[in-house]
Amino acid sequence: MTIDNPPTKARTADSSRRREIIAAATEVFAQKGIVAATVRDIGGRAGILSGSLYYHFSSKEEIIVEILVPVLRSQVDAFDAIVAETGDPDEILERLILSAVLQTAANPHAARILQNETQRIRELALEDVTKLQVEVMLRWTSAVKQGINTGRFRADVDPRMASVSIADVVLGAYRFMRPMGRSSPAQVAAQLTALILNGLDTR
Amino acid sequence: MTIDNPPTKARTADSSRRREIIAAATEVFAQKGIVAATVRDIGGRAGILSGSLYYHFSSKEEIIVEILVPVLRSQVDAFDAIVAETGDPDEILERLILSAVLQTAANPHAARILQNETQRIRELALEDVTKLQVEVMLRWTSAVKQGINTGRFRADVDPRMASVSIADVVLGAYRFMRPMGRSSPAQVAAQLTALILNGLDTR
Amino acid sequence: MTIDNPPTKARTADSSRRREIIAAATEVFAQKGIVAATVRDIGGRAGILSGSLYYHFSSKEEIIVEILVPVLRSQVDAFDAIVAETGDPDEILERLILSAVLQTAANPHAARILQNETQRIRELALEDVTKLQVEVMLRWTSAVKQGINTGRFRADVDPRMASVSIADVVLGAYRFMRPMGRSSPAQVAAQLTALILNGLDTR
Amino acid sequence: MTIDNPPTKARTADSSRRREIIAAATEVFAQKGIVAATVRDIGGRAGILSGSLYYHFSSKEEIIVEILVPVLRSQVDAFDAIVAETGDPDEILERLILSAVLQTAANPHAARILQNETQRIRELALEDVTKLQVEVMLRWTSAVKQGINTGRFRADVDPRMASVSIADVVLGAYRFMRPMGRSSPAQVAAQLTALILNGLDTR
DNA sequence: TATGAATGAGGTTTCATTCAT
DNA sequence: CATGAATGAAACCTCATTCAT
Repeated sequence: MTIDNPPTKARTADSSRRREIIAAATEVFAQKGIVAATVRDIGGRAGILSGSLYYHFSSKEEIIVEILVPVLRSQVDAFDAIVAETGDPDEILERLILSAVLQTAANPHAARILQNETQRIRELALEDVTKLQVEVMLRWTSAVKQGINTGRFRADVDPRMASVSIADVVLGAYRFMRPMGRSSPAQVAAQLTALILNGLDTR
Repeated sequence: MTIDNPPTKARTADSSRRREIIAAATEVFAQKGIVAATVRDIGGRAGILSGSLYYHFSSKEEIIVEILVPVLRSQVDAFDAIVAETGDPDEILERLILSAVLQTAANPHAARILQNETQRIRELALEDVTKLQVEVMLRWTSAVKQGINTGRFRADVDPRMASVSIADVVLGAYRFMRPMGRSSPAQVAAQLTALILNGLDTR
Repeated sequence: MTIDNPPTKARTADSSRRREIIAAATEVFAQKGIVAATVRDIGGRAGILSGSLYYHFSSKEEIIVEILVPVLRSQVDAFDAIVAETGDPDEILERLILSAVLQTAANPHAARILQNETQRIRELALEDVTKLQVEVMLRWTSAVKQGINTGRFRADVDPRMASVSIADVVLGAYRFMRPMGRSSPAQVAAQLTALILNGLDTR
Repeated sequence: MTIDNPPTKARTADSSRRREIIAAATEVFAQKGIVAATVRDIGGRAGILSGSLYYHFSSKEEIIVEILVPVLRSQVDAFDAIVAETGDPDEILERLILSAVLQTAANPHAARILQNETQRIRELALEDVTKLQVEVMLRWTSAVKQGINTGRFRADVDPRMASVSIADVVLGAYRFMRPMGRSSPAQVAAQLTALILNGLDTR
């Protein structure tokens, strides 16, 4: 039961402390999941008491949104740029995959959150995030459909199934890269591309 | 107040009430995630008060284990049977995929739990479950490796990456089947198999 | 951040435990005010841990509403009955005052809450309560206006001012009755009535 | 980092900044109540950050005291002056009421605080304030008693009840004056006086 | 003088679990 | 077997207060 005060002043939306906290929270959410991760955990990793987080953010949810929205937004932008300047469906898909894998490499914790917490994100009604996830998915689907339409991709596969599967696999790529895995992002992207375009079988 | 109490918790390991609760809990865990799902939610869906669950189970964790272990165990068994009676790597993979998809179809909620909650399962140290997940993974990996060794699958892909990706994609298949999706399990399995073995490109 | 569960089951809206808690909370709210009174205070007085309150009520607010609504509702009903069966304005006012004072005597803590916490009630947007407070006030006002219209009450006083003042004074009557004060409810009511109708001056 | 710091808190007891803060706090306390009003609210209204308040005041309580003590002190003084120079009980009461109403008009927010927060003031053990409230009450009571003793006021009314009721009604007068209400302070005072001395009934 | 950041205590609420009936 | 009630730990969040700059 609270008497409504004006929302915690939205601090200079981008102070360095804010960024440090975001970084700490990203790790914690990736490791524990966004439900199980507590604000104490986050504070602990950020070297701050949990209550102090609320000087910088107005809620745990806001932290989550702040983590995921930029990642997704930049992915959408990168995808759009690629599609705009590329013609060949194979090449588009190859470049989308590379772009996504590079982002995953740049922020593996965020990738892990996105892979594991989609359900919770929907439940929590983090609409900004959900909307951007849809945008990303739309771009995968449209790339697949374009390939099918031009005859470059097989017509006998459900485009939704193909694109969802591709998105899944790419989002899980963080598991194969250094330091956790053994390959560089470019190598991982190349392998995934080969797998997706050509399959496991030798010709 | 009698002196001679019958031994408490005479619950047979497999009463029908127990099975009803398992079924209810499976749905709830799939929808809310195992952290966010409360024992009240489970009791509610099972038509029982939450406290009464503890007559049948000793903890929320036990319910989770009881849901997942049989599913994973039967998958391992099915995989082993397939590998034992099949020679050709393509055929092995095809049959593994079909088997997994059929199980997913039989218990889509469990599939959803396995897809979304792996992280939590590890945190909760549900070792029986984790061990079986590893067993499943081992079988995917060994199928892939065998294909590579026999020259049937491409040697230039990291077997771990390929098998993890395959497992991911197959586990997500519940999303494409009726009632949520449009295809039958066999159709979904066929499509996934084609995708995995031959890729998106037309030849 | 909470994932939405169905609201705490509205327990048998009137269990005896519920009534005990209501009684405890009424005292606590009266003594400390509804903001300063904590659910721990309430639990303490009810001989229960604060968390256990939430088995019976879904929030602190619900407790407040449950305390005040019946009191106000019964006052409104009593007022309506009096107005329905009485003609003379003096007698109406006399009987309204008596009725209100008797209720105040029956539940002095609730009266104290109503006297001191009107502001908070409005802030907390306890609309059921606010609405009933308005209803009560309307009845005081209409009694005063009726007296003025019939020429029995002085026409030179602002009816709003008069009725608000009367309501204030009557609501504060709990302070003059036993055990805190020295008089019986009927005596207090009689004195207040005399004061209100005839004033302090001797004739 | 100099060695010779000037003595901390050189704040003059009555800087203009201090007065501005007092004014802001008065409004906030009146609107939200002294428990629900936060130092952030006060800082916000004063155009300052909450932490900065502590340069001017040592605590939230000190602000409250600073608001109420002058108001009460000046009321006591005004009452004493009136009593000293007036003989007739009717006239004394009339002038006390007028004086109180004028003060209420001059600082309606403070009046509102005094009306609504007496309880909290007692809990917070703001003794300076409580003591002055008693002083004010004593003067109402003594005026009433004097009227009774001289036969000017009715002997059949409990003087405590009468004086408490009068004080209540007068303290609530801020609600009837402009801008919230429609009348001037003098008009309100006259009406209240008439009501208190002569009652509602026509003669 | 004021700011920005932090503290730490304490508030409401949730929830797995227990247990007498 | 099930209920109803309670426990107690822990969750998110608020806020008066402090203090280096």
